[in-house]
Amino acid sequence: MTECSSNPIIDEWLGRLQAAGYRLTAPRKAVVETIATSQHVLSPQEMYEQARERYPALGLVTVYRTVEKLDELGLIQRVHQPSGCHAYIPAAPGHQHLLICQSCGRAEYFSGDRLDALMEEVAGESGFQIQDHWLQLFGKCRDCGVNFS
Amino acid sequence: MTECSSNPIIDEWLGRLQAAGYRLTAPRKAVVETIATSQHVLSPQEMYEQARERYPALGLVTVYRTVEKLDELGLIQRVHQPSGCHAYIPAAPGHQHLLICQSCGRAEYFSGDRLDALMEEVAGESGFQIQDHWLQLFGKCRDCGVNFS
DNA sequence: GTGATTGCAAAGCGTTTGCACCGTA
DNA sequence: TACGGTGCAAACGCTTTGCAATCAC
Repeated sequence: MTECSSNPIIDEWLGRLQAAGYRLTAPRKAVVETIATSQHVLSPQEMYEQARERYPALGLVTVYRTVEKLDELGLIQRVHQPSGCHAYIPAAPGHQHLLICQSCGRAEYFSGDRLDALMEEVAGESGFQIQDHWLQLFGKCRDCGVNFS
Repeated sequence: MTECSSNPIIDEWLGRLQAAGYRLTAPRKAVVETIATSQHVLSPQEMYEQARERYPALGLVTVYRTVEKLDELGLIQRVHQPSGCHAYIPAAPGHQHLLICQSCGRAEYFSGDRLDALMEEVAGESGFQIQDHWLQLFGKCRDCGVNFS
């Protein structure tokens, strides 16, 4: 954990935490380093296991408390899947939608601006004022989707 | 609870339970009658409170066990919302998408077949094999969305 | 030095399980 | 009558909270 991370995303997140008045501690850095660059959805338990490789004395409670702060700062977002809703990924800039591999948890964003017309149509038909929307696709990624499944 | 329900949806659900080898009991009927015709998402706790008006001796455990069976038979589906994922509604026939009021929990389905082109496009760009998708819109329904909010 | 942060242990909450009694088929 | 279903109480897993010791600033 003394290694110079020199990853711009991690540095950005640490800076955001500091700017919000939070202190930069070794356990907190271990958690941030684990999530900030993850391509896969991570549950608190998974963050805990992975971050402990960087900081073995880490407590699970610290993971929860760090997740809370990162969520509050909009740096991560919870991912809802058929299998459960306990995982997080780095938040997308702007309004994007999710593509998630149900085998390995790989998550990718894609632009969903093609939905505006549909949403207006549904709003008109239903009388709802639409405030938010979720579009998520589930499947198998290139690595998991190959033959003999 | 002795009252003749004579609601075709309720009768259909009770028949499906019976056909699957489950017995029709008064507590189970109270839960089915509560969910089968609900226009609003219901958590197990809410089902419990509402179903107790029909069968006051009902136990919360029976709600969970009935939900499990209805889910297994595809009669209900879990609803995922920003505020949590503990609620259920009657399942949609075919592939439909959801529109949910964040004030009162009213849920409506709409057809999402307009998504096929988008999904193919995203599959091609990402290399994912898409197996399932969720599209959900959140907002305020006609009754909740009115003025002075 | 001071106050935020930590890890532990305990509490909290929604859900599931064990069990003896009950009621459907 | 037989056996699935019931409610209670206890167990469970995940998450949060209370607390004294620690550490960033």
